[in-house]
Order: sequence, then structure tokens, then C-alpha cells
Amino acid sequence: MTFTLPRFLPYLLNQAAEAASAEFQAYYKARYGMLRTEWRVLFHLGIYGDMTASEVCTRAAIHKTKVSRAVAALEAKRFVKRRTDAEDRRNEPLSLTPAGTRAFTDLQEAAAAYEARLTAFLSEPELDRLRAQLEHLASQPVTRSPR
Amino acid sequence: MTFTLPRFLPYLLNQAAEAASAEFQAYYKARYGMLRTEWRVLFHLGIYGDMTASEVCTRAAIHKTKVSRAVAALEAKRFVKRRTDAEDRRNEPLSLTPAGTRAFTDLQEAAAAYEARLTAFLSEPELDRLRAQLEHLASQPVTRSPR
DNA sequence: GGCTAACAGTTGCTTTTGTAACCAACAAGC
DNA sequence: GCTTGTTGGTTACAAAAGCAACTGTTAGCC
Repeated sequence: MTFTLPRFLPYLLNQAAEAASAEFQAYYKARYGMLRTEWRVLFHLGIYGDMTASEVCTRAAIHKTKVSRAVAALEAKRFVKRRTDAEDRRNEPLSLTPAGTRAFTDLQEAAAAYEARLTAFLSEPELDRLRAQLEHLASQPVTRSPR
Repeated sequence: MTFTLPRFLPYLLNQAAEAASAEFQAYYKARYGMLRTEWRVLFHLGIYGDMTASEVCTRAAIHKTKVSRAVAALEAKRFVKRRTDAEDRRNEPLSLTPAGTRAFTDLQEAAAAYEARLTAFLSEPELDRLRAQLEHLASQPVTRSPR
């Protein structure tokens, strides 16, 4: 089997990921001026509840400087507020403000609708299988960025 | 079905793409000091033969400024040389130098071996189906970057 | 208590990317 | 042959990402 670029899985994954992100990205950027890392942080807080920046890093496998700046940006937009944990003053638990919650709800709905359109060509079992395969690839024991 | 981040396809695709690229990226970076766009250009020339920068843009859906810089970098590394088309002096057909061909051959082998490991958990038909699904997602009629 | 190491988070600097404006060469209409 | 528009490709500037060093805080250990 000859090797060609459009069959090379990392390449294909990148092309698919980029195409699949483009439209949703345009939405949150136009509507809320958010960057990728910002909506990811917003979603982590919206879905899983309050957590510290480093918990976001661990869960999302994003580098801490990116999270730090994303949190600062979300704070400036008044979508997130941070407290200082009295027990351990290094920790700064983050939570969504009411405006942050509204933005999250809107984006979550948009995301769900977008995904439905994106995956309309797949049956439910096919989609499940695809997700499982992608998860497996994502958790490959390759070198991950440090937390 | 509640919406969660690790089920959101664009997110999953990104995580999988990043993880799947990481190791190969480390290889071409360490060995040839190449960037992502650079090896992509190299592979296009190696696989499909000589072409101009804008043909690379079209095939790979990469923005022309990125290609322009990648070509300049590959030229500086003496992996690529460019001529000027006498018919139409705007066109600059690119071709691999012997060193470029060697680098391409090495990277192609590394890529094939890497992919084999990466996809070892999939059967042939599963892999084919995955590729087809990713291709479909990649060619989604979403807004693509201009050429 | 005082020293060292580890951890949460930030800042500064460099590299890479994105965007738009730009130059040179050609094509078409007139 | 001269304008007008288009195309291939580059450059300049701004935004974002990566990396390493830094601050402040806690924990462990003697």
C-alpha cells in the first residue's frame, strides 16, 4: 500500500478537526470575542462546576500558561470570578458569574445543535464507535504537554 | 442526552489530532528542525511531484502565507529549490533537492511505521471506515480558509 | 523554628500564526 | 498600448502559543 498524505491518520485527523471546529469557533469568536482556550475553560466550569485553574489543566490537557491567560480574559469579560481558598491560599477556585452562565448556556446549545448537523451523516452506533476510537487515540501514551 | 465536553466531536477530534501528531512532530522537529507546514509541503512535493506554492495551498488547504514561509524555510535548509516558469513568470515550480528527497524518504518511512503503531488497535475495515468518516468531516461545507 | 522541595499561578520573551496590505506579472477589454 | 482586474507570491504588523524563569504559599523534615 503506497503511502499518501490524505491517508495518513494524523494528517487526516488534523484536517477533520480544523474543519469541524471552524464554524463553532466563528460563532463564539463573533459573539463573545472568545478564544479556543477560553470557551474550553468556560465549558469546564459550566459542565463540571467550580474548579481551580490547575484542575482545568489536568482535565483538558492544556498548558497552565494558556489557562492562566484564558482565565484572566474571562475575568476581564466578567464571565468568571475567582476566590482564594482560605485553607490553602495557593488555590483559586473559579466559578461562573451569572453572565458567564448565560454565555455557557447559549454556547452549549449552539454546540449541541452544531454537532447534530455535523454528525447527521452518521448513525447513532457509528457515532458512538467513532467517539470511542477518537478517545482511544486521544489517550494514546504519547508525550503529553506538562500540567 | 446531557452535553459533555469529551463527547463534543470538535473537541474530541482536536484532542485526538493533537495526541496523534505529537510523537511524529517531535521526530521531524528534532531531526530536521521542521515545522508542521514544512513537512506538509515536503510531503506534497515528495508524493505528488513538483508543483507551485499555490498548488500546495489548494491541495492542503493551507493559507498561502504559511506556505510561503514554509517554502522559504525549506529552501534555506536546501531541501527545496524553486525555478521561475518562463511561460508565466509569476509561477515558481518547486522541486525537492537530493537532500530533500532523502529527508522525505526518511520521514515517509517514519510516518508509515508510526501510523501502523497508532492504528494497531483497529482492524483494516475499521481503519478504512474511520478514514472515510474523517474525510467526510474534513470536506464538510464549512467555511474554509482562503487560498 | 528554619531549610528545602513542591505546587499554584503569573510574567517576560521568543517563536509561530493570522490578517491585510502590498508588489510584480499577466489577461482582457477597449 | 493603456487601464482594470486577477493571480502568484511576499512582507509588515498584530495576535496567539510555547517556554522558561519567577513569586508566593504550603508541606515535609531535620
